[in-house]
Amino acid sequence: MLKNTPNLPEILRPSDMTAQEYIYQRLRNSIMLGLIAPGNPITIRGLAEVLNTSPTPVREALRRLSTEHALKLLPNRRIVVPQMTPDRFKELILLRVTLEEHAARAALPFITERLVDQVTVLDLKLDQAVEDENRDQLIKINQQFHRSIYTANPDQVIMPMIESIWLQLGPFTRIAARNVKELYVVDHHKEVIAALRQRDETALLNSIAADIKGGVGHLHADALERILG
Amino acid sequence: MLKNTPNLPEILRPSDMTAQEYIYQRLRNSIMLGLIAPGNPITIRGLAEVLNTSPTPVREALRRLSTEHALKLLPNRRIVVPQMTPDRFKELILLRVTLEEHAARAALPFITERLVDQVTVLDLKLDQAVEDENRDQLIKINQQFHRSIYTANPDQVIMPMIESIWLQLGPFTRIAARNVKELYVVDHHKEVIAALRQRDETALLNSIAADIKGGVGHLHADALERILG
DNA sequence: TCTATCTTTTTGTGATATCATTTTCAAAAC
DNA sequence: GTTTTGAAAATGATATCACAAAAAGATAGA
Repeated sequence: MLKNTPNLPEILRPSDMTAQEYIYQRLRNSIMLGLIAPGNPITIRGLAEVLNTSPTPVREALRRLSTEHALKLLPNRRIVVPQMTPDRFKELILLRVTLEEHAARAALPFITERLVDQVTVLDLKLDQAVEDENRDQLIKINQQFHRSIYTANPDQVIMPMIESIWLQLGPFTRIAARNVKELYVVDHHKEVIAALRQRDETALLNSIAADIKGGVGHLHADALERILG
Repeated sequence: MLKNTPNLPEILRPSDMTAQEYIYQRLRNSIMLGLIAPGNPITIRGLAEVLNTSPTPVREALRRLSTEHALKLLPNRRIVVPQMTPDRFKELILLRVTLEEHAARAALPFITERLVDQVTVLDLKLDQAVEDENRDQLIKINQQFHRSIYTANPDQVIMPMIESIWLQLGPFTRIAARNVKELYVVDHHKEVIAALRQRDETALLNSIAADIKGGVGHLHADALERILG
């Protein structure tokens, strides 16, 4: 029996997707949803066995995730999901605000009515996920909501960085929110949509910052110490 | 004879550095200095032969660089340094300003007199590099200058992202600046140092933004079209 | 001279083999 | 009962091998 077998939900695999890419996507998805516990080692051979492949593509996928700081290589060459600290958490949230404000500002000129409609539909799905207390779905839809706004800008260099922040926050999100409703005390998405409709930059940036800080971002030092310690 | 053999200056290799890591660092260095021409394909076997290793560690290094968007995997699986476009360039510069302003703001509380002294020394070295018209040295020292400021903040999540931007701008920097002095029309580093000494946040952010925009960042659409087209 | 088709070579991907290091775990020593 | 030690197993790193897809060249036809 394998020890520490991580929880790796299956995902869609297009026929032309390489093994390495598929493994990468699948691991990424698991980390983003906080399904891999920080600290306990991930082994190449263990994953290869679970995924029914050879170690080669697994190694490459792990390296990619390390480069994005979703995984960490310890000095003894062990691979783990990094542990969160209150200071690192604070840095991640502040950087997330900066990056997403920047992305929103750059995307605003490209926002169409059609896009706002799409975003509105996503917000409805999000409400449903909260209603259902479906945390995985909530995380996914919330990311889609943000992503679909920022990618309106066709010249993308920032989105991969935002995704990297999401990845780094992923493992913590699950730990922090004991229930879904705790994650979304206040929903700022309606304000975001309103700002988009009016092409109001200031309101857009404010509501996005509020959304980030109001989600997991609202956790303060004392709460963090409790959760992380 | 190998075609397209890239220019890969040797770098320091600690005895405990893995082959993969060494290859990664060496390629990274070359890309950062603009020594690998955008567009023409890099082959795994070709690099392995030049570096006297097997394809395995080369592949991993290339994957890491792709993840950082320093390299691009084309649909036909060819690997190249991505081509710059005027729009992408503009996005990269704007994002660089945002990220480095953020990093500088976060680092300011940790700035010590000792650090300012170190930065001052780097600035002198930088002047020397301009004097010598040593472009590679200039690029390296300039990065050290910025890096040493931002890493004063011990909780680092932003530095890797800034490095990724530098990497993406690297190939272009070389093409754009036909001579070193063109790269540094105005030197804003003295202003940065003064702002650091006075712990003046506003002045610090302004001088850093000016430094970025005054370097390669000053190139405007028409100049870019000329260079890139 | 140019284009189209077929063959050869090169290339990326993934599996397997090998080696050195690290971890594990049980027996021995305290 | 706790620590030390040492053999066995597991693991990461790299080299090599096998295969299919893509690129490059060569040949034939217009």
